[in-house]
Amino acid sequence: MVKRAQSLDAEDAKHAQDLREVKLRVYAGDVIAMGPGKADLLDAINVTGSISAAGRALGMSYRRCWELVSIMNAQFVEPLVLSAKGGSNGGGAELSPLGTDVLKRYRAMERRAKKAIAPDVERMRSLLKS
Amino acid sequence: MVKRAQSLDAEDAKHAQDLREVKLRVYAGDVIAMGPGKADLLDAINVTGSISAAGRALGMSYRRCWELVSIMNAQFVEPLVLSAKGGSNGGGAELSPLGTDVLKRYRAMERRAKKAIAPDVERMRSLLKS
DNA sequence: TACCGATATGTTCTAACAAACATATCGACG
DNA sequence: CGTCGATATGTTTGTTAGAACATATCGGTA
Repeated sequence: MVKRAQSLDAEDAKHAQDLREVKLRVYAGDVIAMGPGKADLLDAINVTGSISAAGRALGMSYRRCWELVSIMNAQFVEPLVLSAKGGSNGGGAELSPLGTDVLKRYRAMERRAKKAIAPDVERMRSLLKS
Repeated sequence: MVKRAQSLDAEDAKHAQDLREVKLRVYAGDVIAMGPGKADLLDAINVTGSISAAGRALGMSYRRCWELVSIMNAQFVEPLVLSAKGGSNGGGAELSPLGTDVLKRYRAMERRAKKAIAPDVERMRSLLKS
């Protein structure tokens, strides 16, 4: 395990666990560059210091987590996740500077978008049954 | 066919066909109340005056379109799509007042969200390869 | 009243996706 | 130098979303 980090800030942690009424996906062409799933994974890796532990925390298979990390690392100009194998506790993973930057920026985007359409969301939900 | 309508306004039509770099989904609990797919379907029904014609226009099976319409009509306090079977040309479908309202509101939400995070999107895309 | 085109719905097939299982590999540490 | 825990992949299985096919139904109109 490389390092142990806390969640980026309290608001992010709160945001990640409350039920999202709006989801935002940023596309690069026709593939998702960043979405709620990948952001949560980055968050979990940042907190746990391990891809496999992040997978357990999110109830996602290690395989799936690793694939997502691999995709993200390949998409961006630099890897978002730095991983190490071997060592006293087998290895570990942590966010690169770019990784923390992208995660923080995505969370900020979520907040801004949510804020911008809050009245509309309220109104639309009032038009729904039950 | 009940009625023939133009797209709600020019900006909506333009918006629907350009490649979206951001997608927005509004959730009611854990089901999608409104997202890009349903909005485009409402738009196509509004333009074509028919569920099946909308399906052809979107390259989607009639079955799928009908299911989506059925789900939306059940979710909202009133149906978004009014449909008629039989008649001189077999039937047709059109948006209810609530349907046009929901569609317009969703498009407005898309615009507002997009605007609110435009600088972030720009920045994030600059961090992507190719 | 028979026809036509669209709604309305059931059934079956297929491809995409994720889960599950299985290993090989690595390297600090005891 | 063998053990351990996590990374890194391959393979198989299962689930599910959607396509594809099939039909029944409706009601103006010719």
